[in-house]
Amino acid sequence: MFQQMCQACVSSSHRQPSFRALAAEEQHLAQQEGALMTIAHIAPLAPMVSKLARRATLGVPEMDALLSLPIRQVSIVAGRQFVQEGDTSSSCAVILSGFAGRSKTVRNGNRQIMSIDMRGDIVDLPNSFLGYADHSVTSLSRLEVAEIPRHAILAVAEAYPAIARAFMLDTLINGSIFREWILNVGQRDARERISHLYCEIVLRQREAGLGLGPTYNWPFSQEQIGDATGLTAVHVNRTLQTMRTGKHTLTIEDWAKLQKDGGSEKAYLHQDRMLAA
Amino acid sequence: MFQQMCQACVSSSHRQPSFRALAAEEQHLAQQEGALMTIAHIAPLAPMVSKLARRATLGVPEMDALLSLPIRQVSIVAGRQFVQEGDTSSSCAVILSGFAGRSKTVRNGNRQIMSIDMRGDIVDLPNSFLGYADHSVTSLSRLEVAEIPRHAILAVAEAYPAIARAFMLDTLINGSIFREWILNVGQRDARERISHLYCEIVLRQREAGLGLGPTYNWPFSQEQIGDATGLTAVHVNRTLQTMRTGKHTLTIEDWAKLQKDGGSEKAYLHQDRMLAA
DNA sequence: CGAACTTTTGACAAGCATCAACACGTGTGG
DNA sequence: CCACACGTGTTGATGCTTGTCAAAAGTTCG
Repeated sequence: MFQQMCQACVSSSHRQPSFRALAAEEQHLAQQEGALMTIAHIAPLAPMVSKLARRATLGVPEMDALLSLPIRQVSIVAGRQFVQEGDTSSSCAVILSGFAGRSKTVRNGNRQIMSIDMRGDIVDLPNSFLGYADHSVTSLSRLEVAEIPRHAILAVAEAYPAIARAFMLDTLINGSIFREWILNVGQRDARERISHLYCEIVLRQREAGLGLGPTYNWPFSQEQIGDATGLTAVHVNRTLQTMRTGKHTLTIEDWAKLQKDGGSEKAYLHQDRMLAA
Repeated sequence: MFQQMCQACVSSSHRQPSFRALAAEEQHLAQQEGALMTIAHIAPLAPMVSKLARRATLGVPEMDALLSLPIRQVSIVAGRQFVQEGDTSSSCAVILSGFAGRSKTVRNGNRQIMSIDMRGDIVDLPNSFLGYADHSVTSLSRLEVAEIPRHAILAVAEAYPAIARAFMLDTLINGSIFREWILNVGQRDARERISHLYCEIVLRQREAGLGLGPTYNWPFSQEQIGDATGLTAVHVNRTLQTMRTGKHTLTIEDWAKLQKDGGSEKAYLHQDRMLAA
């Protein structure tokens, strides 16, 4: 199974699922998974709520408050920068489907992607609380988001301490992921960086209930992978080729190694943790 | 003044203030600054409180609750890893003086420093809330910390919503700094990385009330700078030399550039922001 | 069918790592 | 008090990893 996944990661673009295929797959998934997914079609924020409920214990009133937040649902084409660095944001985007990335740009025009967010992720939580966007947000694929007015997010956190705690833990876990990315671009070579990125995206999709068995979405271009790993698209291409030929099978070793990193599988994702108060 | 600071940054080790000199300087500072610093000698947590009060509005009861947290004051020699990746921490360290760094180690033994903390910083807030240390913490210089029992930190956050909000904002701002570090190691060259690190440390010392006019502490070895910037100590050395000779005066340009980054000076540090609720 | 994007390939240059050695200052124990 | 180990900064030689520039081939979609 690991082999399969790594295969998928490094396979040539020709075998990548197109966006259309992905949409069909999600449809299929929705029919299979039952309850939660069915609710998701009625209550778009259900994936966000279930994610927050994994962070801290939420009662029925808290879940109701979150599910009944006012939203405006919007579609965004791939490659659109829909939050600009420097904005004083008045709304907070929650991802319903697709992938978004936080990014910053340096003098010479180079871009660094600092995180990748997917279904259920609250992409603008920092911006909403700090009142100032210190980074941009870009759609990495076709994207469906629910926009929540900033004041409503702040109000629900103020009214329900349990929700505030869930936000806090979510923010802390995001911080942990950022630290891991610093390690990734700071100390690992190209092959390791790409493998690591791939493992993270797979594990987080699994946590979010995305993907179908050993099949996961991987709609990222080599340029996007480069932006996320601090490499050029050309070098990503060449690295993926050596990974495909199997000359260096480090990917799979990496996976096993990363699984037991810190005694638990990918401890930095904190997927198995709740507030042990 | 900028020139002076950059001078200090790149100056050879022989002209660096020794730890003893630093201690004397801090003493001197304490005598000059009056009120807050005087309190700090009685109430060790005062710098932490004043930092949190810059994040969110705290009333007198909140400040009292924070100042009367139970602490155990300990000294740590430089280079000691006093929190281990994987620990289930039972206490939370607050820095009273000196510098600490969060770090992780990769397979080949290389280390990445992911943040540098100084007086007033709550270095174990993530560990305390998540109950699991996803990273190690190392003393980068001689260090004085106040250890607070984990349950006490959690209790005070639970009892006072304003304190919880201050913790939340502090965590969000730390997240912003992590993102900037991803950009730093991912997209900038050696000279820019070091300059950026230097500017950040100076600005944060200024915010923390450390440093004396245009003079700031810089007790970091070239190896530590390398660990924080994703470079080797040898390359840091060579880069500092070219900066010293003035062949490339990019440092000062950087400073000016970074000052107006995002319309405000070093926006990612969020030094001028409070919860605009 | 053509425009725009993505992947692929090649030649070449540059930045940075590696390894090894030496200089210098500091602290420490015999 | 000196000898010595140790940490830190410095220098040199060398090579690999990655970036840059340019162009061609394949893919998607209007």
